[in-house]
Amino acid sequence: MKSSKHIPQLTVDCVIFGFHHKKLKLILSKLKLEKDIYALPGGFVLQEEDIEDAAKRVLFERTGIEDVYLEELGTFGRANRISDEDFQLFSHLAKELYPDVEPPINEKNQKMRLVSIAYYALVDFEKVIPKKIDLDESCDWYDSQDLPHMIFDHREMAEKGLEVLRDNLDKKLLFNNLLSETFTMRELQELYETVYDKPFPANNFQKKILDLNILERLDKKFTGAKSKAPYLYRLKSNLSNKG
Amino acid sequence: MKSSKHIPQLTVDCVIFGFHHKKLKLILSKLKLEKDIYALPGGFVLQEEDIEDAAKRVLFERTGIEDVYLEELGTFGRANRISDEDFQLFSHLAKELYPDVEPPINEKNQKMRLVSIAYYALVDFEKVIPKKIDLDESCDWYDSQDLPHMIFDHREMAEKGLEVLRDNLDKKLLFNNLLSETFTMRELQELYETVYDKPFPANNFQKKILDLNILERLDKKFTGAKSKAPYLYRLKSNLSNKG
DNA sequence: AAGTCATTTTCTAAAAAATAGAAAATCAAA
DNA sequence: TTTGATTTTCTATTTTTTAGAAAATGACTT
Repeated sequence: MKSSKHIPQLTVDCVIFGFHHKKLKLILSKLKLEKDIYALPGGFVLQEEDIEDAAKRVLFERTGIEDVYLEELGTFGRANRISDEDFQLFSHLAKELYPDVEPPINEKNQKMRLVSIAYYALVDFEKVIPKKIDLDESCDWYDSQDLPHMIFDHREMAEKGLEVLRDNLDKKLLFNNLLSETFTMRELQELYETVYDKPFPANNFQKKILDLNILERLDKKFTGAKSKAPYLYRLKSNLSNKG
Repeated sequence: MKSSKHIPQLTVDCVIFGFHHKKLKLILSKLKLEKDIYALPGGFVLQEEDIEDAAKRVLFERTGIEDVYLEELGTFGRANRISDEDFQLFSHLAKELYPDVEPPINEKNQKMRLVSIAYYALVDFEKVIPKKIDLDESCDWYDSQDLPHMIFDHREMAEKGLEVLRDNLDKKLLFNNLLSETFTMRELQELYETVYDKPFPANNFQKKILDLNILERLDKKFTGAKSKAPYLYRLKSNLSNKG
């Protein structure tokens, strides 16, 4: 008998953002299929598990880290969000690899509707090496501005993630989640320039951030560059803002 | 055999806002129970129905109007969001009134987990007379600042609705959805003062709104008051912003 | 050891936006 | 015509944002 410990028609998917080399990246799996098709990390929600905990579980499986900034993006549940073609490809793969998991098929052997709750997560790129699972040929970081062909409505989710990140990065002061523990003003400025896709003049950007009074200034960072060494900063310890 | 045309563990609930007498109100049903317990309008999602369409269906059943501003609030799916007590009360009522609908009970006759997608809607108070359904003893408008005891996590939904409305009313310019077709500057100002719970000086408020250039000025509204009659305004016709 | 150069950081000036204050306009009743 | 409450416009002030200028600095060159 097949196990049915998960909610049959409900899944979670995660848009996991990292910042590296002035690019906003997100984690995608390349699926074990003939065609090149990519997917966001996701999975079913267990019957006794909070939905956010399901997202945290997926996040931990794929990144190895916990205590991550995580926020819901919304529901992706269009009745026809899964095309017949995508369904065939994916369910074939799933049946092979997870014969014990209840497949999303109804009594008449038709494809069953799936509703997915999408989340976005912000992680320190340096701390994460994406891990593949059985379904994946590979799992890696991809430039959010140059996404490959994605299964189901995963591209819409990624775009919604970008939209919400732009809404919240400054308003909710989330930048520390995308940077390493300590960072220079320039690194922070480059994160803003990437997310908002516009230049921020260094003098006024610095003033704006310092006036917030949420950073502590640490030692200088000497790199050997023949120019003035910048200070390192860290978010004041009482202000961390995990999901 | 019981019908199972809906997704077994998925529902929608609607926070329907209206503005009347300087109060922000929302529609609640008083359930046919011994105790006074109230609920947001909601229902199951049909298997072939988009989730937002399910919310629109509920909205139409309860208000008789269509083409309403509607936006998702988020998922309410905590594993224990439905207390045993609330479940007993509600399922007893549902079984009596809807014997043909598949109840949220699993093979072992235990309560089944339900995940609800919450929406908020903005309607013209004057156009809506809340309609009760079989489960309801009554259905009416209630002051959002003075809510009665609500079932499940419906109070959290209502509060989330208020929070998101405050985020969006000005940013997305949603006010026309809560006012009648034409309105005075004072009425608009009072809506803002209610939602943001602070005074807006009339001179600067008027300037701010008129500078947006989204209203057309109509005739004056003569009420018989012995003071200067205010102009009526209407959102420019190309700018309506339903759902 | 002084000069150079790129960059960081601070300081000052200008422009724009938000807020406050004052006055004019107006409607119906006295 | 006057009065009083309210609406509407106009002007002044304050605050915030943006732009410009200059000072500080670290490694290298001369």
